[in-house]
Amino acid sequence: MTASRTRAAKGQGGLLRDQLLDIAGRLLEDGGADALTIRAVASSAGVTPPAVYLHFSSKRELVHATCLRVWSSLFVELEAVSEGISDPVTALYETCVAYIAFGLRHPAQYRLVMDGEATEASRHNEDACFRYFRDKVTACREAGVPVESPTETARVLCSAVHGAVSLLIHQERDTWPSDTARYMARAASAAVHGALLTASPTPPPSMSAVTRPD
Amino acid sequence: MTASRTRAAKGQGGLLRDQLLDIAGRLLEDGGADALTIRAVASSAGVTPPAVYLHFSSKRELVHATCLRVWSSLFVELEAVSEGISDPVTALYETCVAYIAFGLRHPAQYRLVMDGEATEASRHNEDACFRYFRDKVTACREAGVPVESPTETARVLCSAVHGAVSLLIHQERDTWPSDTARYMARAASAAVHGALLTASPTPPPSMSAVTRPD
DNA sequence: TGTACATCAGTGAACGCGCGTTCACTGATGTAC
DNA sequence: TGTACATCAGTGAACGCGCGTTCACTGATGTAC
Repeated sequence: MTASRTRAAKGQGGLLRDQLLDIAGRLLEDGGADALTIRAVASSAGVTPPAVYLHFSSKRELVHATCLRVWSSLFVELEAVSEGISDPVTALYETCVAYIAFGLRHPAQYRLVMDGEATEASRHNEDACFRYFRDKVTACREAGVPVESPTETARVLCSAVHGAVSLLIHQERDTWPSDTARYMARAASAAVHGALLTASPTPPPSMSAVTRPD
Repeated sequence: MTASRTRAAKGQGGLLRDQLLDIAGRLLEDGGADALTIRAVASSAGVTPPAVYLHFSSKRELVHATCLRVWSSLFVELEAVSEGISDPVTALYETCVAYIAFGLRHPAQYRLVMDGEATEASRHNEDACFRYFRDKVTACREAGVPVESPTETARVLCSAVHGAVSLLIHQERDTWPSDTARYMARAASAAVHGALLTASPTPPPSMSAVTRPD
Protein backbone atom coordinates (compact mmCIF):
# COMPACT_ATOMS: atom_id res chain seq x y z
CA MET A 1 0.00 0.00 0.00
CA THR A 2 3.04 2.24 0.35
CA ALA A 3 3.28 4.77 -2.47
CA SER A 4 5.03 4.32 -5.79
CA ARG A 5 8.50 2.99 -5.91
CA THR A 6 11.09 3.29 -8.63
CA ARG A 7 12.06 0.03 -10.13
CA ALA A 8 15.55 -1.20 -9.22
CA ALA A 9 18.38 -0.74 -11.69
CA LYS A 10 19.65 -3.57 -13.80
CA GLY A 11 21.93 -5.50 -11.46
CA GLN A 12 20.25 -4.27 -8.31
CA GLY A 13 17.26 -6.55 -8.06
CA GLY A 14 18.61 -7.85 -4.77
CA LEU A 15 17.91 -4.53 -3.10
CA LEU A 16 14.25 -5.45 -2.94
CA ARG A 17 15.12 -8.51 -0.92
CA ASP A 18 16.50 -6.52 1.99
CA GLN A 19 13.64 -4.07 1.73
CA LEU A 20 11.14 -6.92 1.93
CA LEU A 21 12.80 -8.25 5.06
CA ASP A 22 12.71 -4.82 6.65
CA ILE A 23 9.04 -4.61 5.89
CA ALA A 24 8.38 -8.10 7.19
CA GLY A 25 9.91 -7.07 10.49
CA ARG A 26 7.80 -3.95 10.65
CA LEU A 27 4.61 -5.82 9.83
CA LEU A 28 5.42 -8.27 12.58
CA GLU A 29 5.87 -5.49 15.10
CA ASP A 30 2.68 -3.74 14.09
CA GLY A 31 0.30 -6.64 13.67
CA GLY A 32 1.88 -9.87 14.86
CA ALA A 33 2.41 -13.05 12.92
CA ASP A 34 -0.99 -12.92 11.22
CA ALA A 35 -0.03 -9.65 9.59
CA LEU A 36 2.96 -11.22 7.90
CA THR A 37 1.57 -12.26 4.52
CA ILE A 38 3.06 -12.23 1.05
CA ARG A 39 0.42 -9.79 -0.06
CA ALA A 40 0.97 -7.38 2.81
CA VAL A 41 4.72 -7.43 2.36
CA ALA A 42 4.37 -6.83 -1.35
CA SER A 43 1.85 -4.07 -1.01
CA SER A 44 3.89 -2.36 1.72
CA ALA A 45 6.85 -2.40 -0.62
CA GLY A 46 4.76 -0.90 -3.41
CA VAL A 47 5.13 -4.03 -5.47
CA THR A 48 2.83 -6.81 -6.67
CA PRO A 49 2.78 -10.20 -4.91
CA PRO A 50 4.60 -12.14 -7.63
CA ALA A 51 7.57 -9.79 -7.25
CA VAL A 52 8.20 -11.32 -3.84
CA TYR A 53 8.80 -14.67 -5.52
CA LEU A 54 11.74 -13.13 -7.36
CA HIS A 55 13.58 -13.23 -4.03
CA PHE A 56 11.88 -15.86 -1.89
CA SER A 57 10.71 -19.12 -3.34
CA SER A 58 7.82 -19.42 -0.88
CA LYS A 59 6.30 -17.74 2.10
CA ARG A 60 8.08 -20.24 4.25
CA GLU A 61 11.43 -18.95 3.02
CA LEU A 62 10.48 -15.36 3.69
CA VAL A 63 9.52 -16.23 7.23
CA HIS A 64 12.64 -18.28 7.60
CA ALA A 65 14.87 -15.39 6.51
CA THR A 66 13.02 -13.13 8.93
CA CYS A 67 13.72 -15.56 11.76
CA LEU A 68 17.41 -15.69 10.92
CA ARG A 69 17.55 -11.92 11.26
CA VAL A 70 15.94 -12.08 14.68
CA TRP A 71 18.31 -14.74 15.92
CA SER A 72 21.37 -12.93 14.75
CA SER A 73 20.38 -9.66 16.36
CA LEU A 74 19.69 -11.53 19.59
CA PHE A 75 23.13 -13.13 19.46
CA VAL A 76 24.77 -9.79 18.83
CA GLU A 77 23.08 -8.30 21.87
CA LEU A 78 23.92 -11.24 24.11
CA GLU A 79 27.56 -11.29 23.11
CA ALA A 80 27.96 -7.60 23.76
CA VAL A 81 26.90 -8.10 27.37
CA SER A 82 29.69 -10.28 28.77
CA GLU A 83 32.50 -8.08 27.59
CA GLY A 84 34.41 -6.71 30.50
CA ILE A 85 32.60 -8.72 33.16
CA SER A 86 35.05 -10.96 34.95
CA ASP A 87 32.74 -12.61 37.51
CA PRO A 88 31.14 -15.46 35.55
CA VAL A 89 27.99 -15.52 37.66
CA THR A 90 27.48 -11.82 37.14
CA ALA A 91 28.09 -12.32 33.43
CA LEU A 92 25.46 -15.05 33.40
CA TYR A 93 23.04 -12.79 35.22
CA GLU A 94 23.57 -9.91 32.82
CA THR A 95 23.11 -12.27 29.90
CA CYS A 96 19.75 -13.28 31.34
CA VAL A 97 18.73 -9.66 31.73
CA ALA A 98 19.73 -8.92 28.14
CA TYR A 99 17.80 -11.93 26.88
CA ILE A 100 14.64 -10.90 28.70
CA ALA A 101 15.05 -7.30 27.58
CA PHE A 102 15.38 -8.40 23.96
CA GLY A 103 12.24 -10.46 24.16
CA LEU A 104 10.22 -7.70 25.73
CA ARG A 105 11.52 -5.19 23.21
CA HIS A 106 10.60 -7.38 20.23
CA PRO A 107 7.57 -9.40 21.34
CA ALA A 108 6.30 -10.35 17.90
CA GLN A 109 9.72 -11.36 16.69
CA TYR A 110 10.30 -13.36 19.83
CA ARG A 111 7.01 -15.17 19.42
CA LEU A 112 7.78 -15.90 15.81
CA VAL A 113 11.07 -17.61 16.50
CA MET A 114 9.96 -19.40 19.66
CA ASP A 115 6.32 -20.26 19.00
CA GLY A 116 6.50 -20.52 15.23
CA GLU A 117 6.77 -23.77 13.35
CA ALA A 118 10.13 -25.43 13.80
CA THR A 119 12.23 -25.45 10.66
CA GLU A 120 15.63 -27.10 10.66
CA ALA A 121 17.39 -23.73 10.80
CA SER A 122 15.26 -22.50 13.68
CA ARG A 123 16.13 -25.62 15.62
CA HIS A 124 19.78 -24.98 14.85
CA ASN A 125 19.57 -21.45 16.20
CA GLU A 126 17.63 -22.45 19.27
CA ASP A 127 20.32 -24.96 19.93
CA ALA A 128 23.06 -22.38 19.48
CA CYS A 129 21.29 -20.14 21.94
CA PHE A 130 21.01 -22.96 24.44
CA ARG A 131 24.68 -23.79 24.05
CA TYR A 132 25.53 -20.17 24.63
CA PHE A 133 23.85 -20.27 28.00
CA ARG A 134 25.33 -23.65 28.81
CA ASP A 135 28.83 -22.37 28.13
CA LYS A 136 28.19 -19.54 30.54
CA VAL A 137 27.06 -22.05 33.14
CA THR A 138 30.17 -24.13 32.53
CA ALA A 139 32.28 -21.04 33.10
CA CYS A 140 30.63 -20.67 36.49
CA ARG A 141 31.43 -24.25 37.33
CA GLU A 142 35.06 -23.78 36.32
CA ALA A 143 35.20 -20.82 38.64
CA GLY A 144 34.07 -22.95 41.54
CA VAL A 145 30.28 -22.96 41.54
CA PRO A 146 29.11 -26.49 42.29
CA VAL A 147 27.20 -27.55 39.16
CA GLU A 148 26.50 -31.20 38.62
CA SER A 149 25.16 -31.06 35.07
CA PRO A 150 25.64 -27.85 33.09
CA THR A 151 23.23 -29.10 30.43
CA GLU A 152 20.45 -29.70 32.91
CA THR A 153 21.17 -26.47 34.72
CA ALA A 154 21.19 -24.49 31.49
CA ARG A 155 17.86 -26.02 30.57
CA VAL A 156 16.33 -24.86 33.83
CA LEU A 157 17.89 -21.45 33.41
CA CYS A 158 16.65 -21.07 29.84
CA SER A 159 13.17 -22.15 30.79
CA ALA A 160 13.08 -19.49 33.50
CA VAL A 161 14.21 -16.61 31.32
CA HIS A 162 12.02 -17.79 28.48
CA GLY A 163 9.11 -17.83 30.87
CA ALA A 164 9.89 -14.33 32.05
CA VAL A 165 9.56 -13.11 28.47
CA SER A 166 6.75 -15.37 27.47
CA LEU A 167 4.46 -14.63 30.38
CA LEU A 168 4.46 -10.92 29.64
CA ILE A 169 4.30 -10.90 25.87
CA HIS A 170 1.27 -13.17 25.88
CA GLN A 171 -0.79 -10.69 27.80
CA GLU A 172 -1.93 -7.14 27.17
CA ARG A 173 0.76 -4.55 27.60
CA ASP A 174 -1.28 -2.61 30.12
CA THR A 175 -1.20 -5.53 32.54
CA TRP A 176 2.60 -5.54 32.57
CA PRO A 177 4.31 -4.70 35.85
CA SER A 178 4.80 -0.97 36.17
CA ASP A 179 8.54 -1.19 36.60
CA THR A 180 9.75 -3.39 33.77
CA ALA A 181 13.42 -3.02 34.60
CA ARG A 182 12.77 -4.19 38.13
CA TYR A 183 10.81 -7.17 36.86
CA MET A 184 13.63 -8.14 34.51
CA ALA A 185 16.23 -7.85 37.23
CA ARG A 186 14.17 -9.84 39.67
CA ALA A 187 13.30 -12.56 37.16
CA ALA A 188 16.89 -12.87 36.00
CA SER A 189 18.13 -12.97 39.55
CA ALA A 190 15.65 -15.67 40.52
CA ALA A 191 16.54 -17.63 37.40
CA VAL A 192 20.26 -17.62 38.15
CA HIS A 193 19.88 -18.24 41.85
CA GLY A 194 17.30 -20.93 41.28
CA ALA A 195 19.26 -22.72 38.59
CA LEU A 196 22.66 -22.57 40.30
CA LEU A 197 21.52 -23.28 43.84
CA THR A 198 19.72 -26.43 42.73
CA ALA A 199 22.63 -27.47 40.52
CA SER A 200 24.19 -29.59 43.21
CA PRO A 201 22.07 -32.19 45.07
CA THR A 202 19.49 -30.15 46.93
CA PRO A 203 16.47 -31.20 48.96
CA PRO A 204 13.11 -30.15 47.53
CA PRO A 205 11.90 -26.79 48.78
CA SER A 206 10.46 -26.69 52.29
CA MET A 207 10.23 -24.19 55.12
CA SER A 208 13.62 -25.08 56.52
CA ALA A 209 15.32 -24.67 53.15
CA VAL A 210 14.16 -21.13 52.51
CA THR A 211 14.19 -19.55 55.95
CA ARG A 212 17.55 -18.40 57.14
CA PRO A 213 18.17 -18.69 60.84
CA ASP A 214 19.03 -15.17 61.94
CA MET B 1 -15.65 -37.74 9.00
CA THR B 2 -16.75 -40.05 11.81
CA ALA B 3 -19.41 -42.50 10.72
CA SER B 4 -23.14 -42.02 10.90
CA ARG B 5 -24.71 -40.72 14.02
CA THR B 6 -28.26 -40.99 15.20
CA ARG B 7 -30.01 -37.73 15.53
CA ALA B 8 -30.66 -36.62 19.11
CA ALA B 9 -34.10 -37.08 20.59
CA LYS B 10 -36.53 -34.24 20.93
CA GLY B 11 -35.36 -32.42 24.05
CA GLN B 12 -31.79 -33.70 23.83
CA GLY B 13 -30.23 -31.35 21.34
CA GLY B 14 -27.82 -30.17 24.00
CA LEU B 15 -26.08 -33.53 23.98
CA LEU B 16 -24.34 -32.52 20.79
CA ARG B 17 -22.82 -29.54 22.54
CA ASP B 18 -20.81 -31.67 24.95
CA GLN B 19 -19.88 -34.01 22.19
CA LEU B 20 -18.57 -31.11 20.11
CA LEU B 21 -16.43 -29.93 23.00
CA ASP B 22 -15.02 -33.41 23.49
CA ILE B 23 -14.13 -33.50 19.84
CA ALA B 24 -12.61 -30.03 19.92
CA GLY B 25 -10.30 -31.23 22.67
CA ARG B 26 -9.32 -34.31 20.73
CA LEU B 27 -8.64 -32.32 17.55
CA LEU B 28 -6.45 -29.97 19.54
CA GLU B 29 -4.43 -32.85 20.93
CA ASP B 30 -4.02 -34.47 17.56
CA GLY B 31 -3.33 -31.51 15.34
CA GLY B 32 -2.86 -28.36 17.38
CA ALA B 33 -4.76 -25.13 17.16
CA ASP B 34 -4.86 -25.13 13.35
CA ALA B 35 -6.81 -28.37 13.40
CA LEU B 36 -9.59 -26.82 15.45
CA THR B 37 -12.02 -25.63 12.76
CA ILE B 38 -15.78 -25.59 12.64
CA ARG B 39 -15.71 -27.92 9.69
CA ALA B 40 -13.38 -30.42 11.35
CA VAL B 41 -15.42 -30.46 14.53
CA ALA B 42 -18.63 -30.95 12.59
CA SER B 43 -17.27 -33.65 10.36
CA SER B 44 -15.72 -35.50 13.31
CA ALA B 45 -19.11 -35.46 14.98
CA GLY B 46 -20.76 -36.83 11.85
CA VAL B 47 -22.74 -33.65 11.41
CA THR B 48 -22.77 -30.76 8.93
CA PRO B 49 -21.10 -27.43 9.75
CA PRO B 50 -24.30 -25.44 10.32
CA ALA B 51 -25.26 -27.87 13.07
CA VAL B 52 -22.42 -26.48 15.16
CA TYR B 53 -24.15 -23.11 15.10
CA LEU B 54 -27.10 -24.62 16.89
CA HIS B 55 -24.89 -24.69 19.99
CA PHE B 56 -22.17 -22.08 19.49
CA SER B 57 -22.92 -18.75 17.92
CA SER B 58 -19.46 -18.46 16.39
CA LYS B 59 -16.13 -20.18 16.22
CA ARG B 60 -14.89 -17.80 18.86
CA GLU B 61 -17.46 -19.13 21.29
CA LEU B 62 -16.53 -22.72 20.58
CA VAL B 63 -12.89 -21.94 21.26
CA HIS B 64 -13.86 -19.99 24.32
CA ALA B 65 -15.84 -22.90 25.74
CA THR B 66 -12.92 -25.19 25.03
CA CYS B 67 -10.61 -22.87 26.96
CA LEU B 68 -12.94 -22.81 29.93
CA ARG B 69 -12.78 -26.59 30.08
CA VAL B 70 -9.00 -26.51 30.08
CA TRP B 71 -8.84 -23.94 32.85
CA SER B 72 -11.26 -25.79 35.04
CA SER B 73 -9.44 -29.08 34.71
CA LEU B 74 -6.18 -27.32 35.54
CA PHE B 75 -7.75 -25.81 38.66
CA VAL B 76 -9.09 -29.19 39.74
CA GLU B 77 -5.64 -30.73 39.47
CA LEU B 78 -3.92 -27.89 41.29
CA GLU B 79 -6.39 -27.88 44.14
CA ALA B 80 -6.06 -31.62 44.64
CA VAL B 81 -2.34 -31.23 45.25
CA SER B 82 -2.23 -29.17 48.43
CA GLU B 83 -4.55 -31.40 50.39
CA GLY B 84 -2.76 -32.91 53.30
CA ILE B 85 0.46 -30.94 52.89
CA SER B 86 1.09 -28.85 55.96
CA ASP B 87 4.42 -27.25 55.03
CA PRO B 88 3.40 -24.27 52.86
CA VAL B 89 6.66 -24.22 50.91
CA THR B 90 6.33 -27.89 50.09
CA ALA B 91 2.72 -27.25 49.06
CA LEU B 92 3.89 -24.46 46.76
CA TYR B 93 6.52 -26.72 45.29
CA GLU B 94 4.06 -29.53 44.64
CA THR B 95 1.68 -27.06 43.06
CA CYS B 96 4.43 -26.01 40.67
CA VAL B 97 5.15 -29.63 39.79
CA ALA B 98 1.47 -30.25 39.14
CA TYR B 99 1.23 -27.15 36.96
CA ILE B 100 4.19 -28.18 34.86
CA ALA B 101 2.92 -31.73 34.62
CA PHE B 102 -0.46 -30.51 33.40
CA GLY B 103 1.13 -28.37 30.73
CA LEU B 104 3.34 -31.16 29.46
CA ARG B 105 0.45 -33.60 29.48
CA HIS B 106 -1.80 -31.28 27.46
CA PRO B 107 0.54 -29.23 25.28
CA ALA B 108 -1.98 -28.12 22.68
CA GLN B 109 -4.53 -27.15 25.31
CA TYR B 110 -1.89 -25.28 27.25
CA ARG B 111 -0.83 -23.38 24.16
CA LEU B 112 -4.40 -22.54 23.34
CA VAL B 113 -5.15 -20.93 26.67
CA MET B 114 -1.78 -19.23 27.10
CA ASP B 115 -0.80 -18.25 23.55
CA GLY B 116 -4.29 -17.86 22.11
CA GLU B 117 -6.03 -14.58 21.67
CA ALA B 118 -7.02 -13.01 24.95
CA THR B 119 -10.74 -12.93 25.52
CA GLU B 120 -12.17 -11.38 28.63
CA ALA B 121 -12.85 -14.77 30.16
CA SER B 122 -9.38 -16.05 29.43
CA ARG B 123 -7.92 -13.03 31.16
CA HIS B 124 -10.18 -13.72 34.10
CA ASN B 125 -8.96 -17.29 34.37
CA GLU B 126 -5.32 -16.35 33.97
CA ASP B 127 -5.83 -13.93 36.76
CA ALA B 128 -7.48 -16.56 38.95
CA CYS B 129 -4.53 -18.85 38.32
CA PHE B 130 -2.11 -16.12 39.24
CA ARG B 131 -4.00 -15.37 42.42
CA TYR B 132 -3.94 -19.04 43.31
CA PHE B 133 -0.16 -19.01 43.23
CA ARG B 134 -0.01 -15.71 45.03
CA ASP B 135 -2.13 -17.04 47.86
CA LYS B 136 0.26 -19.95 48.22
CA VAL B 137 3.14 -17.51 48.39
CA THR B 138 1.31 -15.48 51.01
CA ALA B 139 0.84 -18.64 53.05
CA CYS B 140 4.60 -19.09 52.98
CA ARG B 141 5.08 -15.59 54.22
CA GLU B 142 2.61 -16.09 57.03
CA ALA B 143 4.58 -19.16 58.05
CA GLY B 144 7.72 -17.10 58.35
CA VAL B 145 9.38 -17.01 54.93
CA PRO B 146 10.61 -13.47 54.31
CA VAL B 147 8.65 -12.24 51.31
CA GLU B 148 8.55 -8.56 50.58
CA SER B 149 5.92 -8.54 47.84
CA PRO B 150 3.83 -11.67 47.31
CA THR B 151 2.50 -10.27 44.03
CA GLU B 152 5.94 -9.70 42.61
CA THR B 153 7.18 -13.01 43.91
CA ALA B 154 4.22 -14.87 42.47
CA ARG B 155 4.86 -13.22 39.13
CA VAL B 156 8.43 -14.46 39.11
CA LEU B 157 7.30 -17.89 40.20
CA CYS B 158 4.61 -18.11 37.54
CA SER B 159 6.99 -16.99 34.85
CA ALA B 160 9.41 -19.74 35.82
CA VAL B 161 6.87 -22.56 35.80
CA HIS B 162 5.27 -21.21 32.66
CA GLY B 163 8.69 -21.20 31.05
CA ALA B 164 9.34 -24.75 32.13
CA VAL B 165 6.22 -25.83 30.27
CA SER B 166 6.57 -23.48 27.38
CA LEU B 167 10.16 -24.26 26.53
CA LEU B 168 9.40 -27.94 26.06
CA ILE B 169 6.07 -27.81 24.30
CA HIS B 170 7.42 -25.48 21.66
CA GLN B 171 9.98 -27.98 20.53
CA GLU B 172 9.80 -31.47 19.08
CA ARG B 173 9.00 -34.14 21.60
CA ASP B 174 12.09 -36.14 20.75
CA THR B 175 14.31 -33.30 21.97
CA TRP B 176 12.71 -33.36 25.41
CA PRO B 177 14.92 -34.38 28.33
CA SER B 178 14.90 -38.12 28.77
CA ASP B 179 13.70 -38.01 32.35
CA THR B 180 10.68 -35.74 32.30
CA ALA B 181 9.85 -36.24 35.96
CA ARG B 182 13.35 -35.21 36.93
CA TYR B 183 13.10 -32.12 34.73
CA MET B 184 9.81 -31.11 36.29
CA ALA B 185 11.13 -31.59 39.82
CA ARG B 186 14.27 -29.64 39.08
CA ALA B 187 12.46 -26.81 37.30
CA ALA B 188 9.85 -26.53 40.07
CA SER B 189 12.54 -26.61 42.72
CA ALA B 190 14.55 -23.89 41.00
CA ALA B 191 11.39 -21.81 40.53
CA VAL B 192 10.47 -21.95 44.22
CA HIS B 193 14.01 -21.47 45.50
CA GLY B 194 14.65 -18.69 43.02
CA ALA B 195 11.42 -16.86 43.73
CA LEU B 196 11.50 -17.15 47.51
CA LEU B 197 15.20 -16.55 48.02
CA THR B 198 15.04 -13.32 46.04
CA ALA B 199 11.83 -12.26 47.75
CA SER B 200 13.66 -10.28 50.38
CA PRO B 201 16.30 -7.72 49.37
CA THR B 202 19.06 -9.76 47.77
CA PRO B 203 22.20 -8.72 45.94
CA PRO B 204 22.33 -9.64 42.27
CA PRO B 205 23.91 -13.01 41.60
CA SER B 206 27.69 -13.21 41.79
CA MET B 207 30.26 -15.82 42.70
CA SER B 208 30.10 -15.05 46.39
CA ALA B 209 26.33 -15.35 46.47
CA VAL B 210 26.16 -18.85 45.01
CA THR B 211 29.23 -20.57 46.45
CA ARG B 212 28.81 -21.84 49.93
CA PRO B 213 31.88 -21.69 52.07
CA ASP B 214 32.39 -25.24 53.29
C1' DT C 1 27.50 6.01 -33.80
C1' DG C 2 23.41 3.61 -34.49
C1' DT C 3 20.66 -0.41 -33.99
C1' DA C 4 19.30 -5.17 -32.82
C1' DC C 5 19.17 -8.06 -29.05
C1' DA C 6 19.45 -10.41 -24.58
C1' DT C 7 18.65 -9.54 -19.87
C1' DC C 8 15.98 -8.93 -15.98
C1' DA C 9 12.91 -6.39 -12.57
C1' DG C 10 8.83 -6.29 -12.43
C1' DT C 11 3.15 -6.51 -13.82
C1' DG C 12 -1.81 -8.15 -14.27
C1' DA C 13 -4.94 -11.44 -14.14
C1' DA C 14 -6.22 -15.53 -12.61
C1' DC C 15 -6.09 -20.29 -10.16
C1' DG C 16 -7.73 -23.25 -6.34
C1' DC C 17 -8.10 -23.73 -1.49
C1' DG C 18 -10.17 -23.98 3.10
C1' DC C 19 -12.26 -21.17 5.95
C1' DG C 20 -16.45 -19.05 8.78
C1' DT C 21 -20.99 -18.17 8.05
C1' DT C 22 -25.95 -17.82 6.14
C1' DC C 23 -30.38 -19.34 4.53
C1' DA C 24 -34.13 -21.81 3.05
C1' DC C 25 -35.58 -26.21 3.79
C1' DT C 26 -36.70 -31.24 5.81
C1' DG C 27 -38.42 -34.80 8.41
C1' DA C 28 -38.96 -37.20 12.68
C1' DT C 29 -41.45 -36.70 17.14
C1' DG C 30 -44.16 -35.41 20.97
C1' DT C 31 -48.72 -33.09 21.88
C1' DA C 32 -53.57 -31.15 21.57
C1' DC C 33 -58.08 -32.14 20.17
C1' DT D 1 -58.02 -43.76 19.14
C1' DG D 2 -56.87 -41.17 15.13
C1' DT D 3 -55.22 -37.05 13.02
C1' DA D 4 -53.54 -32.26 12.41
C1' DC D 5 -50.03 -29.43 14.04
C1' DA D 6 -46.09 -27.15 16.29
C1' DT D 7 -41.51 -28.08 17.60
C1' DC D 8 -36.82 -28.68 16.85
C1' DA D 9 -32.43 -31.23 15.50
C1' DG D 10 -30.51 -31.25 11.80
C1' DT D 11 -29.36 -30.81 6.14
C1' DG D 12 -27.59 -29.05 1.54
C1' DA D 13 -26.08 -25.67 -1.13
C1' DA D 14 -24.07 -21.58 -1.48
C1' DC D 15 -21.80 -16.90 -0.14
C1' DG D 16 -17.59 -14.02 0.11
C1' DC D 17 -13.01 -13.71 1.88
C1' DG D 18 -7.99 -13.59 2.00
C1' DC D 19 -4.61 -16.45 1.23
C1' DG D 20 -0.29 -18.60 -1.42
C1' DT D 21 1.00 -19.36 -5.84
C1' DT D 22 1.36 -19.56 -11.16
C1' DC D 23 1.84 -17.89 -15.80
C1' DA D 24 2.18 -15.32 -19.76
C1' DC D 25 3.57 -10.92 -20.58
C1' DT D 26 6.02 -5.95 -20.57
C1' DG D 27 9.24 -2.48 -20.87
C1' DA D 28 13.38 -0.29 -19.47
C1' DT D 29 18.44 -0.94 -19.81
C1' DG D 30 23.03 -2.38 -20.61
C1' DT D 31 25.76 -4.70 -24.39
C1' DA D 32 27.55 -6.62 -28.96
C1' DC D 33 28.26 -5.58 -33.60
